[in-house]
Amino acid sequence: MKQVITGNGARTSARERQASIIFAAAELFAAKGFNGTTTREIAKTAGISEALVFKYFPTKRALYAAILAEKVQISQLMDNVEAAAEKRDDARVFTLVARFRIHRGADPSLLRLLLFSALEGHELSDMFFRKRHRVFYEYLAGYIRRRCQEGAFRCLDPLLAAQAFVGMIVYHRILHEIFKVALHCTPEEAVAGYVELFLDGLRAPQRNRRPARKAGSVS
Amino acid sequence: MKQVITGNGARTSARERQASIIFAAAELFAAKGFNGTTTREIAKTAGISEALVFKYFPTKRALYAAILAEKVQISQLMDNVEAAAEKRDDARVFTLVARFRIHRGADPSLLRLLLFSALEGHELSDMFFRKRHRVFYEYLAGYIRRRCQEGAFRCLDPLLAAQAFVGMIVYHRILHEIFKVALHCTPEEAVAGYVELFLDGLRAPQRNRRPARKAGSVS
DNA sequence: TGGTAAATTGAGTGATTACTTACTCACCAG
DNA sequence: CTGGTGAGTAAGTAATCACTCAATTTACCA
Repeated sequence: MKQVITGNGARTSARERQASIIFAAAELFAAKGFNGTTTREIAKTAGISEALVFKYFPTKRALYAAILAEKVQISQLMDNVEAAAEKRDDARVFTLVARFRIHRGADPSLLRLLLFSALEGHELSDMFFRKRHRVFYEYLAGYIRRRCQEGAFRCLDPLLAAQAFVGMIVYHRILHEIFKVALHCTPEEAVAGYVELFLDGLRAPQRNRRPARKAGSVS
Repeated sequence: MKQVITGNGARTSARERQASIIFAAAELFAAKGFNGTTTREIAKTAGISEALVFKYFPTKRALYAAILAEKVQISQLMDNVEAAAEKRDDARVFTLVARFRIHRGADPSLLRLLLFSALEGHELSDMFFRKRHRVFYEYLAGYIRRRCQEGAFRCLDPLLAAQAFVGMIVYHRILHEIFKVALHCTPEEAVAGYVELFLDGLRAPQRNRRPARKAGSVS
């Protein structure tokens, strides 16, 4: 006989309790790091006793590992990107990727958790990074390589180019979320600016060629 | 009570000892963060007793602050950049900046220290970041703005563009130094690739450029 | 040679850490 | 009612933390 999830508020099922501990701990670890967070705080935030934390997770480190493992889940936005990639709509591909990383990957604690775990040298950090992040620029590198072969893109190292694009976007988030730098434009403007810069470069078109576009002509 | 500047140290002069403590502590703080480093470790690394650490620095936090304050010193490479900027040698300006941030700013502990202090929310983190880092892209933004007014650069938000360039470079270092991603090309190649990408963009130059590119609205 | 001041330390301090033990209580089948 | 089970906790544990202090060593000078 399986245990049914309790509807009444009398007591909490093991699964729910585990989830509430993970939720509370993730918030604290993201804010203050592994070493900066105490198990007492976690218990207090989750509204339970410290001993109960250790009932569900044998060590503090195991709890940390459980959080990282849970956060690894990769999203499904790739479908949209796929469609744009099929149509060779370069601007749309990069806009989607950038926009996702700037707002949609909106969980602000995720970036902090990722950086903390990498800095603190947690053994799950590698896996966390590989699944959650590397996917983006390896996919991008594949797309760029294809477009290079089609002659649409300049012959540049595709991995380097992908890294550069993701770098612009991630650094934007780091400035904002870690270093608390005030944004001087909306996220949409930022994304548009990065994509334009990445595709067309900073240098103005040659003088003997008539200027093709002017800023602000978007309806 | 009165502290006189000592010219005659008994064993090791106060100044030297202070410096050696800072050196040892900086290494440890960069490796494991503020909360992850114990004062006993610091003393052991510096080859002295723990009590002596507290003779020179009233608290562990004060020691940390002293390290950050010391690392703020900005370098002098700006002269080279100035010269290139005078000649409007765009490629050289960005190459110098990038190259500096990739090899020359070679102190690997600096990036870790900066990230740790920002994540852990140390009060000196802001100053540390502003003096040591922001300088670069604010200077770059000024250069880009000038070149925009001269018609050499496309009309893009200069601060955004500078941020994008520094982002590519810094992200490169973060990948390498924090996430331990293996480099697949030499630093020189990386710098050259980034600069080319930044100035000319990814899209291949077209025979007869069509002005039809207009990013469709993305949901 | 002995006085002095600074450098240096062994041996602590109370507080806090991650983690454990022994226990209570709610619930349910028989 | 009774006894088993699992949720939950108060009150610990030993270890470690940042930090202190009385005492000792050393360099220098009168």
